[in-house]
Amino acid sequence: MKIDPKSSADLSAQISQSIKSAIINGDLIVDQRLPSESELADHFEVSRPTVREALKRLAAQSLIRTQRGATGGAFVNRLSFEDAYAQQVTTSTLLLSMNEVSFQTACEARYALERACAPLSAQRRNADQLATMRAEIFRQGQPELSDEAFCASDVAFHRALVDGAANPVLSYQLAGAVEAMQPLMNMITFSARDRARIVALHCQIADAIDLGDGAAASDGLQALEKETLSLAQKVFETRSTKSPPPQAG
Amino acid sequence: MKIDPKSSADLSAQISQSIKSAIINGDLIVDQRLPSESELADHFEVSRPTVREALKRLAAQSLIRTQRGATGGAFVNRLSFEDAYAQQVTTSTLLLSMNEVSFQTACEARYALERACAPLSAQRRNADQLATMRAEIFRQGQPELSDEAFCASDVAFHRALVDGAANPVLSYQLAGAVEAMQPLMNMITFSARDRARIVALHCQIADAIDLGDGAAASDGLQALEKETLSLAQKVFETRSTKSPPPQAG
DNA sequence: ATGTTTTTATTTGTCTGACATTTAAAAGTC
DNA sequence: GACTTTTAAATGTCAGACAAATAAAAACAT
Repeated sequence: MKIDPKSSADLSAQISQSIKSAIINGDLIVDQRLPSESELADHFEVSRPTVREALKRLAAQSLIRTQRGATGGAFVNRLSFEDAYAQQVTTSTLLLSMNEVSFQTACEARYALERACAPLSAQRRNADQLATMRAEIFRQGQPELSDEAFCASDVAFHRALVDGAANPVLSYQLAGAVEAMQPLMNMITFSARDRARIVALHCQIADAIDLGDGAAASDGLQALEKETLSLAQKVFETRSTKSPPPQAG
Repeated sequence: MKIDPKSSADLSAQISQSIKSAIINGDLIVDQRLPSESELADHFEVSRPTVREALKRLAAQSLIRTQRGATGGAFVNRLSFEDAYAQQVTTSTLLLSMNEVSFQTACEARYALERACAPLSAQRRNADQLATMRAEIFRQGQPELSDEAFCASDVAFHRALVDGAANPVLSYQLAGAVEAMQPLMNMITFSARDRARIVALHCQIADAIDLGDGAAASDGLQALEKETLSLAQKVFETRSTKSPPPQAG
């Protein structure tokens, strides 16, 4: 584990990269303790604050955890699905909000991926998952529900659909696609009629899952994508002719 | 932007979280300059090193970039697809290597997601994409190719397939699923006959894309998944009866 | 001998103050 | 006006110190 003294990059960046590589290629294994900050400082021939900056970079990526005290130190962290999931949602959300991705592009990606889950989800459906889907559908039928809460329930419904595939890798990969759309959806105003159509499609999908019919669930998702797109188009047309660019909140 | 003095968490973690939230909910916009380190230190009532640790945490997530000099400082960074892509590959790779995910689970997720791209990719196919796919197929036919290079070419082939969907969000979401499998694939030894079967399926898929037949491409992927799984199963059976647990490298 | 308390050593967390380096703008010079 | 020099502001780095947490070791009491 060494750093290049001629490199122009920050020392802390070089050090964190060096340790990161060691973790990735297995030189440092899960729960292994790194040398203390002072030892690292000696090893890399830098000061302790510089080492600390490097370690904080790694901590920000959940690659290490630190513990104070006599037997404390920095330990290689087992990256959990939970941590990765949260990172994925944040990254995807920022990616969409910072890069002028069209609603259509994001929507297409999301539904393409969800349809990929449908057959597995239908095949492995379980009572919990179906109960969640039904509960969210019921919630979505309540007329007093705010648009924002309606969107949140929509996300919960789709998450249940995805998690039903009982494949944690799949759930993780889809986390971003499903949740990052929420801010975009929040820009839409759902009329009672809009909601009714969406709820009907949700029912159709839940029924298909219930019957173990993946193809039918996939068809339902396709219809839902079309519905969502047309709703969004209506909103953006109105916005572009009547008012300044959309502002979230 | 404030922090809780009663919290037990690290000050630098609190500060980075506070700034991160400000970025996510739009209080800080892309390319906006943050206050200088000294000003932030005054604002949060901490020392400059603590502020710096917080900023390094953000830099590690590509949320800010820093610039030295008179008009320098920390700026909110536009998260690029490229950056997000790299993050996604690293995270997915570590997730698989640290969590005893079965080959089958990872494989299932990967091919399910790839099949989701097939129809779009077939519909929007272009000369570049097809040329890449054909070139990788040719490379895979060279007998002197090492197993590792064969796997790398395999990844390149699949990336071309995914990128053919011409949806950057989709490409980003699939980056992890496709590339994180490579270390797992590298544990497999491909006989000449194995390679021939895989190349044949790659041809079948490329032809289907060429013809704009998404369903056929999807079928090809399904066959390839089955082939890959049976290969892997063969390897793991041999390993478990004849030798100690697999060790990469 | 055993259980409890105290001490001690180690490690991370934080602060202060300083200097080096980079960079763009301002001031000076021809 | 064009070029050079100076200056100021910002990040990057360092050194040394103290605070706080924590577990092990030592001391003590029973």
